[in-house]
Amino acid sequence: MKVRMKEVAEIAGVSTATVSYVINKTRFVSEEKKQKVLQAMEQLGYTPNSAARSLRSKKSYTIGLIVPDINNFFFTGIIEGIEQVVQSNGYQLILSNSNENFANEKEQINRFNSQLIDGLIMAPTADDHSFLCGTLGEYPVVYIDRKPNGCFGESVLVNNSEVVYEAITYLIKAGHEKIGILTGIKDLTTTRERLAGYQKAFSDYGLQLDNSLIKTGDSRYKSGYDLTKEVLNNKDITALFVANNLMTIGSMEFLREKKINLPGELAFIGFDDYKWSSIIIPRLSVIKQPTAEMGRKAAEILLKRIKEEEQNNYSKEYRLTAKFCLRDSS
Amino acid sequence: MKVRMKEVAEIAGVSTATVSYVINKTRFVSEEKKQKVLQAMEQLGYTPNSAARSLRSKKSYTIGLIVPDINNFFFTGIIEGIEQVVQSNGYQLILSNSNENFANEKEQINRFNSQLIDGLIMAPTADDHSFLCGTLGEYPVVYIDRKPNGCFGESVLVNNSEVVYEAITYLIKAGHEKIGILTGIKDLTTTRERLAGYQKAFSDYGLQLDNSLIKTGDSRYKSGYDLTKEVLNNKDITALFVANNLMTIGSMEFLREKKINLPGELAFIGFDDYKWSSIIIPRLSVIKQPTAEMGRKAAEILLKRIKEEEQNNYSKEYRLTAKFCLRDSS
DNA sequence: ATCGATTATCTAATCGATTAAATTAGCAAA
DNA sequence: TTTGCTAATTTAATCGATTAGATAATCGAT
Repeated sequence: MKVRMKEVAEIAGVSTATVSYVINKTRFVSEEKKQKVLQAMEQLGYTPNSAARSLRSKKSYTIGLIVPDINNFFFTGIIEGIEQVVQSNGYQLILSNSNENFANEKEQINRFNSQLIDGLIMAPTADDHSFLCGTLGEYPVVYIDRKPNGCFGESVLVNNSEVVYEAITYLIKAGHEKIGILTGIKDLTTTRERLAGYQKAFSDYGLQLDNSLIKTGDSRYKSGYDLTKEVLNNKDITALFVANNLMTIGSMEFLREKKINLPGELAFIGFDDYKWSSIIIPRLSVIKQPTAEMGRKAAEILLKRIKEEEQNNYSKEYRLTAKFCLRDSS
Repeated sequence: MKVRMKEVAEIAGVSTATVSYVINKTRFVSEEKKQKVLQAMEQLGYTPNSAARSLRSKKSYTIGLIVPDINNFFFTGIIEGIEQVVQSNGYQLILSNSNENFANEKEQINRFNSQLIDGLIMAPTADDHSFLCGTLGEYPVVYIDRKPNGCFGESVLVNNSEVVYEAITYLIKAGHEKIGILTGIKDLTTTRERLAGYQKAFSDYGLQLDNSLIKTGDSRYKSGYDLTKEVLNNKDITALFVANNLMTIGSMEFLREKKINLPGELAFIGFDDYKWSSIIIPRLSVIKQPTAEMGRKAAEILLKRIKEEEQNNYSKEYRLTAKFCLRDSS
């Protein structure tokens, strides 16, 4: 790539400034010269050097994204939504996987701090993020799925406690009193909110909470399997709610192994939907989050803040609605 | 971010050149000055401006990735592998979704051509890619999953025809003669190779090919559903092989709806594995591709070429081995 | 003491765009 | 014709790093 703006300018018989104005539409250029410039660009196959451009203009037209698990269909749904919006606005997306690991996440943020991105979307890990409040004045940040602990900021979330309340209420009304719940990582806001929905349902319907029916996992497949075994071995529960997607699969694996009949022996509700959930027998009742929409929303908010340089919408929350999909397992 | 190398140099009492040498380890610097520089960087919280850096050095430490479907677990497995390698080598990953659409793909490549990336990994769409041969001298490219039509290049693939041959052979040996096959998008190399494996098995075992048992789809859920209906309605097949992952799910949906008993009424083998496949009843037999490994391999090859500026390994193919996982549906 | 070779550090040009400020051109009014 | 204004275009400084080549420092050999 050796064709620079200078060459284009020479061919078109104008200065580089004029070329720049044509490309960026930043000043009026006479139709005549504009055409010459466009033609010269075409002829030379010119594409602007983005490093030079962003060095000078302080804009990279790139946004960063940090998710805790690139291979989890909940997050890939979000990524898809983000990508749509980012793409169609002429921005690029830099993707990074924190693996739910705080150190990885911090390292990636440090990389981003080299004025590489114009904005950041992240689903923060469970750790304390108070360090962020100070550090990040450089670019706008939008949190997705979870709020960061110890730090303000705009976030795109779902109505976790309400939708879980609805699902648990359904179970209670169906006559269940001993309802187990398996949650994801302890200190995530999603976990707290979902648990709160569960607890509120119990309290609203005058049922006694039994803490031994509440099991905290680590958002991985295996802990879904293990905790299901644990909660079933020790307790005679009649319903089980799993508040995390991979754990839902792990849990199902155990139930399948033990040939436990759903919903006959156990009413089951899982978290997050995928085409698979409805080809399983019985079709799984789940809570379905609007993943692509979440991604789009987050990207739109971020781009708006980038463009308008609108600052300090501290702690504004956008709550999209997740839905309880009643199928055959409960 | 207003702290530049100049400030660091001043505080450390050296020139910017020395700071640069310390950061990049490009020349020997005395231990004494090196410490002063490191300390000054620490003190000021300096992070280098990557735009300036890549403008001057012509390296962005960024690689591009274009996949046809960001939300497909086969590709997210690949992405995960790529991300691991890229991350641990200090590179960034720019992600883009072509949606199996040639125009999108080209547009993204054009963006990349602004000397933004040091290399590219892509799973090309089915269209003719001969335009690439000329255009891309700028940065190395590695193809993944599929080879581009009409263009040379290094690629990381799996042993498609062999593994399909193995699966079909299994069915034949189990006594099946009327075996349906649903494939993904017609002109993909994966589709061609998988179909070739199917055909070779038929020919090796002296069976007559019946072209009406071969249905070509579009790699989407719905075409799996529709084609399954089609092939079952018109033909009395005893076994079905689906050569694409989303189509596998769609196909299963139809079979489930019609309450077709697997493997009793129909022996079934699908493509690509996910935790779900083994909690379905019956557990699904599938062909499992080493997705993360494919991603890692592609990234390693690409980084090697970037670093060594090793050119022109035209058309080298790396074939990783996919495995036929025999479970209960066949 | 002088010279030459080697090593450590610095000076300043450079990468390719953007953009403030200067300049030129064009036109209307006096 | 001259003057004043506006609109179109150009000149040249600038963004923040890298790096070739210049310079200074050190040391051993003669």
